[in-house]
Amino acid sequence: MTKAPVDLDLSNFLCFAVYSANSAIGRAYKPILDRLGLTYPQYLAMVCLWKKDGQTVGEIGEQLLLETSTLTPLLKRLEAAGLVKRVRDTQDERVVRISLTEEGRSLKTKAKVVPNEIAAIMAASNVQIEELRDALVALRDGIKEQAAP
Amino acid sequence: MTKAPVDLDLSNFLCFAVYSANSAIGRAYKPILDRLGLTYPQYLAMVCLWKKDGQTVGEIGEQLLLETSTLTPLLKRLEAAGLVKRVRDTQDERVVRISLTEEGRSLKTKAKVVPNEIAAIMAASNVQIEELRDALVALRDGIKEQAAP
DNA sequence: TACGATTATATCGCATACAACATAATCGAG
DNA sequence: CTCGATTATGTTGTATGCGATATAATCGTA
Repeated sequence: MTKAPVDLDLSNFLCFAVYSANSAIGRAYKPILDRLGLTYPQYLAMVCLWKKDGQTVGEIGEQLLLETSTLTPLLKRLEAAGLVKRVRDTQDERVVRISLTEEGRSLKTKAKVVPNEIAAIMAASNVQIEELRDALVALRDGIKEQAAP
Repeated sequence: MTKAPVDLDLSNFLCFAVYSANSAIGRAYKPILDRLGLTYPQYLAMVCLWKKDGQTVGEIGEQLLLETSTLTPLLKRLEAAGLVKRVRDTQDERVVRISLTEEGRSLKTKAKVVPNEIAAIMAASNVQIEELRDALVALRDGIKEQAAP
């Protein structure tokens, strides 16, 4: 009953559309984030921390949907760059809390322009951004639900 | 005139929606592609070759939007797995042509079910797949155009 | 035809990403 | 209170991804 795809062709694949759009976005961010000395995932982590300082590794991972095996090295690089501090929680020694340094906090000011610059690049495509975003989130969460059980 | 975002919040970011949807799709593909012994980018490369055998490294990279620095090691791993052969073109020694082995060709049969399995997972999200795909392609190509000049 | 420019691929270094495993701290049932 | 289970983070190995650079082959022009 379900119509099988006529052919194995990349241009028909939603997955490839997402994959390649993600790459394109990453490339668009690069020159902008280079000025902040951040990679794209590092920027996402900083956005988390600017929103709420002192979060645990696990809390950040939950929001970014990243494993600790990805996050720990990333956060260590942010620490090496002097933007954050990683401190064991005194109440629960298993937990590591990430707090912004003065330099990390002040970077927020410089980063304020980033969304506007990106928005300008996106705008050129004449795509309804909010609609697209909501569809992607629905897709993502729909997939995640299947993986959960 | 342009409305600045009220707040730096990941849930407002189209980029994060694309980024996380891509991750979710990758995770959905994993158990399916594991049965073929392929990673997701390797699968994309094989799709290219099933479509048209004997393509050059550059041609494959153009379709997948990947640099040779990514593709060469990937193709070497496919060769190590016995799925493809990498042969210098005799006409132009700079060019390397990728041709399917018998094993690589026969894998196409097993791979035929992959799009249907993925489609079933996607379908649960109630998202209009074609619409979403076209919007993403428009976004991607809109971004790429800016980077070109 | 000689030789600088271009082209196609490869290599290296760095930064994700994740699965599998390791470790240390905390929790909880008896 | 004790010890197995759980939790939070870290480590290791493998596979992308890309920029910068290298190398070899081909092209183009004087």
